[in-house]
Amino acid sequence: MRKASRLGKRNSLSRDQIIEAAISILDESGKGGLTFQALATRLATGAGAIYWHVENKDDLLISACDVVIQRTLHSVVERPTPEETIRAVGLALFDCIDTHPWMGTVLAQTPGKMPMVRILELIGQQVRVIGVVEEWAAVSALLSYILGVAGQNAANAQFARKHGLDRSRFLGEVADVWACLDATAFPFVSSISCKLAEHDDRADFLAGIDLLIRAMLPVKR
Amino acid sequence: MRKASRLGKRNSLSRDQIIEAAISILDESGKGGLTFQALATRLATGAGAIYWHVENKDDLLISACDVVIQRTLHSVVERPTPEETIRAVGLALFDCIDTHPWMGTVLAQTPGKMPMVRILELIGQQVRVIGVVEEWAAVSALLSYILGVAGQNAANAQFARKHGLDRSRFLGEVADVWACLDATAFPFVSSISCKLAEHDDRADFLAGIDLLIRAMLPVKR
DNA sequence: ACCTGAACACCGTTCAAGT
DNA sequence: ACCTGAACACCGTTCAAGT
Repeated sequence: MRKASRLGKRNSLSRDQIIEAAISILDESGKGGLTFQALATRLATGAGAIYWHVENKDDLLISACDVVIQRTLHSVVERPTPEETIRAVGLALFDCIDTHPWMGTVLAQTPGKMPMVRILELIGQQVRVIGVVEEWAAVSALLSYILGVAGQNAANAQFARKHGLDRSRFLGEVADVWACLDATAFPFVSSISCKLAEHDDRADFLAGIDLLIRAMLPVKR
Repeated sequence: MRKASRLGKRNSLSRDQIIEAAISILDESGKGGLTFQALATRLATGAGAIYWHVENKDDLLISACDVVIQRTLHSVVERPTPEETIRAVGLALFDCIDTHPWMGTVLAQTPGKMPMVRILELIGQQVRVIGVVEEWAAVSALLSYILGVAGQNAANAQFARKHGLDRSRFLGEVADVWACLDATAFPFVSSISCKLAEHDDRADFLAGIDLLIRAMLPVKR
């Protein structure tokens, strides 16, 4: 009943199709929702078929992550100064992981793999343009910071989803717990618990990036 | 055959015993090695018994993490200046996660829970002593950076273990892959691939901490 | 070359039954 | 109150058999 066109193989499974379907499922139902069974059902095929195009689940996750990272980084336009470009890259990544929380875990757990290499490359190029003396220290600090924030944010989102809360309700619950801590043992945390709900993760993130950029520039003035 | 002493319940299972056994298993065989079955065998009991003392696996992981974090932070002695104390806390955490790689994942994925609160508290207190203007920005940047680096390092260690490599062999393999990248598309990454094997994660980490601390201090001189 | 789908090994969690 | 261990649901991966 099937017609396989000569060069298109239009009806058969392709690696790209699989990855695209995986991204959809991950976006819809998180990392826990991506199952070979669910994927097979969506692709109208058997679970085993996927293994012909993909090595295993790790391979699939990394590839899905890489596709999204490529698109995200590609959308960042170069700014007048390298500092501003770094900010733009950071913000793009922040927003990207905010809308695809599953990427936080994947990115943080696949050291040296392509998605991370792309980020490293872009930041490294900009830092090199600035001409920082301790180049590697600056680049690795920026990368770690970005991945750290992204991971935290993703964890928040995933936890909130798991328990059926939205972001502000979730922060509210954390603030409540923190407010109940012993103020003698935890003076700092209990003092900021009330400010937790109203703070802006995105602004905080940018402030951190600026802190790091400022620190690596030669002392001005 | 068993004697249960009146107040000790010496022979019965306790939550602390379970957590301690879990830490041992995690240290020996990583996150993948911690199974309710393995845990039950080590404790000479049934898998179901553990659920009487522990809510679920997440609860167990967080508690295990918290115990180790508590010990680690407790071992840090206060230094003459808050800057030095922050460095000491950072280093202690770095070394801690280096020897207990499983903690990287747990810490990064349990936002607002006790282990993170303890770290936040300690850093927050020191930053408050310094009297930084943008207090929260500084604290959250430090925390994210520390968790980010720790997570990366843990991921390295876990990946290396999974594939039966030691650290330097693992870095060597990553360097090889990076060196094969197209130098036109990835000029930065391929240029640093040769330096990858010889760099010192711990020193890089400290450099990043110093960068952040320097940035939050008022401009000197 | 590529797909099917049953089978396997494994794992977190539950629960009726015990003490 | 606390433990036992079989049972359940689920999931990644494999593989003999198909086309």
